[in-house]
Amino acid sequence: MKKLSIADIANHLNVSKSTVSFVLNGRAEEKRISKELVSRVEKFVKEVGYTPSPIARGLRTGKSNIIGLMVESISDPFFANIAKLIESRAYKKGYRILYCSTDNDTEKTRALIEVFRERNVDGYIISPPVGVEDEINALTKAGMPVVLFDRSLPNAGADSVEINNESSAFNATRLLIDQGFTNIAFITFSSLLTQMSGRLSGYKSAIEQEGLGVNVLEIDYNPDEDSMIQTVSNYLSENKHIDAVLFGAVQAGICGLKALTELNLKIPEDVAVISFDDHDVFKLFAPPITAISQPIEEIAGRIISLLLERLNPGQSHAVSQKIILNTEFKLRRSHVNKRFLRKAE
Amino acid sequence: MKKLSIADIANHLNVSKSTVSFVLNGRAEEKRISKELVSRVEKFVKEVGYTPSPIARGLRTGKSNIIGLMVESISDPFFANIAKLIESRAYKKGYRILYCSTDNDTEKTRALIEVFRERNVDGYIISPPVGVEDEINALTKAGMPVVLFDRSLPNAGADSVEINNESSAFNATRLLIDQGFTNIAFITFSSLLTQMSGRLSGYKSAIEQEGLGVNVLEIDYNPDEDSMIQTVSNYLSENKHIDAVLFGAVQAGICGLKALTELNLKIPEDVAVISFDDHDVFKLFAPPITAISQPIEEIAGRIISLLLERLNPGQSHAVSQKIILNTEFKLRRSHVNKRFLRKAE
DNA sequence: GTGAAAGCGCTAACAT
DNA sequence: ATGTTAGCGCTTTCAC
Repeated sequence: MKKLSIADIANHLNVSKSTVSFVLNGRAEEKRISKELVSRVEKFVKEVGYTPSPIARGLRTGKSNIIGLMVESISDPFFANIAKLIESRAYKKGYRILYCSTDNDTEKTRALIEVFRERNVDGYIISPPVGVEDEINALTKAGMPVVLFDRSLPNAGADSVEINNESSAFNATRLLIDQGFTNIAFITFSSLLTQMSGRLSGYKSAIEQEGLGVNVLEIDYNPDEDSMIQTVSNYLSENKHIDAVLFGAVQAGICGLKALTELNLKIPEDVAVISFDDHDVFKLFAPPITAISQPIEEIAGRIISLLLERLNPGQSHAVSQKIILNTEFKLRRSHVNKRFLRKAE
Repeated sequence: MKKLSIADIANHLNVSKSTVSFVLNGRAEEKRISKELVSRVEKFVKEVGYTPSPIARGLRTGKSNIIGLMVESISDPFFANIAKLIESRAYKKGYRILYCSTDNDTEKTRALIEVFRERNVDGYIISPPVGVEDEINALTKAGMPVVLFDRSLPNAGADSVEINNESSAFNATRLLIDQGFTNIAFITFSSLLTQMSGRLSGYKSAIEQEGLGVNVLEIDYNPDEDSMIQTVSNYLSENKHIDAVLFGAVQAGICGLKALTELNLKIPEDVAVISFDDHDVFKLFAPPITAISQPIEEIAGRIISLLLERLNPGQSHAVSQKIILNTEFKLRRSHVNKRFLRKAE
């Protein structure tokens, strides 16, 4: 059973390919094709279940109905959830997703953008690594819709969706300060990305405003989790004065909890804890961990809205939009000073 | 800066398109094109950074270098991890991933297979919902490489990679029986899929072999997690004789832990727990939860190997291969009977 | 109102 | 050994 082509349809109906094409693309009226012919074509097409080849169409039009989604790592629960939401919204609009993980590797990302470009993807959703602003700018300059998220590239002129990293970290640090902690550490992955530097500087300004000491541990990301746990564990052992920790990312927080468990340190009695991002682990840990929760649904919603806006050549703004969303504290038990513990129950 | 086409290359070099094409496709020798010409072409191609359009090539050859990956839900950590591993292996072989979540929806999956077919994906990796065996068989009959995983379709003639669900559940149940528990429940998502029925029957045979009572709760999957937690919570409240639970899936296990926490039931003193799949939550819970861990890396590795085998038309076996992998117990504290608790420390 | 034909960029059978 | 050419299936300009 060979797949039908538009020529088969045209032959069968004794009309030309172009007529069929016009009908299929909703240009029948514009071309003043008779109602009668239109319905005859539509009926037959439905009857034999013909659908135009997106590949041939893509070759001709340069459009693909595919959106390229590049995340740091699809196995990260944050990105996996975003991906799921984006996919289902995009699917409803007739777009498919071609996706890949960048591993925050600049070269890999460049190659990936090229791959997507060759495939004529219609739009890009990217959580970019550092150093790809030139490629991004080339894309937007060529009129391609691009939405950045989770972090931004200072010199890239693309739409972006981020959270208020700096004030979130500032407020979280304040929360710990207000609980009376004075030796507060910030533990995170080393990274030049804007979301990380924002979190770091939010932490720092809260600390410095209070005249306290800055304690920062930057972990190099390592696929071998045990080695990262060891790093945190060592740091904590060597800095016994630390009485509270703000973790800058969910993976850092999880490593931290594993390190604290290993060291037999009690939360919050020995060390108070707040972590960026929310996760089942934080909800179920004993005690439950106070978290800075990102509005995942809204992030995904904004991303896809921005992209669709650019995809539909209506009133597309030349200027790029930067959207900053607010986080939400999930206040639980892990940040409460033991002096207040009784009261808090 | 217009993108170059093969014609531009040919003109520049004063040769024909086919010559360039042959060189590019490694058929120079076969076509006895002079070494000199070959290197002249290669040099120029590299110089101007020309890469053939995969779309045009796809239209002509019917190949796309794209693998379609359909998982139940990309936001599920199990599938997200598998996806990550598959993607990186596929990427190295020059394949891109087009992916989507089926939500276990039969109709959606059928439509998705059609979408993939239209796009000429070269191979399919699917964790199938029930009821798509006809579509799968049509694919394999047409010579398309298809690898099923996580569950299989009894009447589908495709390669598959699964774990030994039945014996894993059997052994886990035995483990609880050997600890002296006598009212063991099996809590899982309702599903007609083979992996779930396998787990259920493994549980049942262990229970019945011992003459104990069968206690099964099948939760209807619901995106609203709270309602699922409530279901588990109600069940546990109404069946206070239950002293141990085997959870049939990671999400069920997490819901279960939340319900147990809510009910203030101690693990393992009030209720012992074992869950399918491993997860950070299980490692970090107090006490750590005994889990039946799937060999994620090996699963992904086998999937991609099977697919590549079929993709490279070497000695492709007509007969389909069913691979069954073993799980591994992560023995922790949650399944230990309190009578043995002292000893176990 | 409808159709013929060019062409998107590539591959491969067929000539030479 | 290398070139010519006919498509792959579709869209779209232009002619009737």
